Amino acid sequence: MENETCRPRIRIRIVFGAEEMIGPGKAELLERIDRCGSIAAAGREMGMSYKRAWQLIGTLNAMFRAPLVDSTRGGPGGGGAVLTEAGRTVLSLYRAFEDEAAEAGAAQLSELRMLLRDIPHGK
Amino acid sequence: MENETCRPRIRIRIVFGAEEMIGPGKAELLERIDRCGSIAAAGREMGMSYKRAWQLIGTLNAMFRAPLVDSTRGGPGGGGAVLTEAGRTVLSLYRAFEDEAAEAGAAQLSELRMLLRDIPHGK
DNA sequence: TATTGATATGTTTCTCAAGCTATAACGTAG
DNA sequence: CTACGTTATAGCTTGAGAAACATATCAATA
Repeated sequence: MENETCRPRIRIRIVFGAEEMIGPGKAELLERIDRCGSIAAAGREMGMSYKRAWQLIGTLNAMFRAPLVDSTRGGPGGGGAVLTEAGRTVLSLYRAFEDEAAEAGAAQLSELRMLLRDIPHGK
Repeated sequence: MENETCRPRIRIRIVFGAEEMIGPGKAELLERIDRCGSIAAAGREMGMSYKRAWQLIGTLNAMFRAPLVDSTRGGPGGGGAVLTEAGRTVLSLYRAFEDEAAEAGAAQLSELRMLLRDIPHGK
């Protein structure tokens, strides 16, 4: 029930247009779909309603030239969803962006932490 | 009435704790308070209710060791608010973080834009 | 080929929190 | 001492998201 937002973390959202954007939520969802093989299971893991997960994937698939998630109904196990190559590429690019940004701004982040009233415990 | 979220923009939110965070909204608010000399006027400029602006400033003042905004009521003009030195420092650090991050991730951002269905017009 | 089992897709309803509007308190100037 | 523009607070409303439910889909398999 608790989010793991304890240590200072950077949340980056890339906004392309009015509706087109990608942020931490969609990235994590893609990651979990890749691991679970199912939109429903990935959403459950994140404490997210299935509808919401499904909608997020819908917008992602609509905003990129090629869909990021390929879902199949029926079949062995009743159905499932997998990350396409485009999906893997987008996720990897987003994670790379996050890492580069965090590294580039480490100095400022450190200075900001100094100014906090209660310095986050640990690291 | 329209947001200027047309060209691909990066929105960075730095999360320190459960409630402690700073992002584009609070940064812009601080900036405008510095220019306007009033929480109310700054909020109006952003199309934000006074209560919301006041709450945001309240959380900011509470999360840092020293308040970022100093407000007085009554007085000439009815009152006002100014940015403290700490406020100016925090704002500057946040902006610097933004710039560093955007520069560091320019390559990934460019690749992501290529994959979009309808490439954002301009630039 | 009819059944089954697991999921995807879509709809409706409800709740709760974010945000807006309205009100009080304040203090200087005229 | 009244008026004004602001800070500070209280009450209320709207809307986004969750929960629940209903239906569609399709491979295996018996």
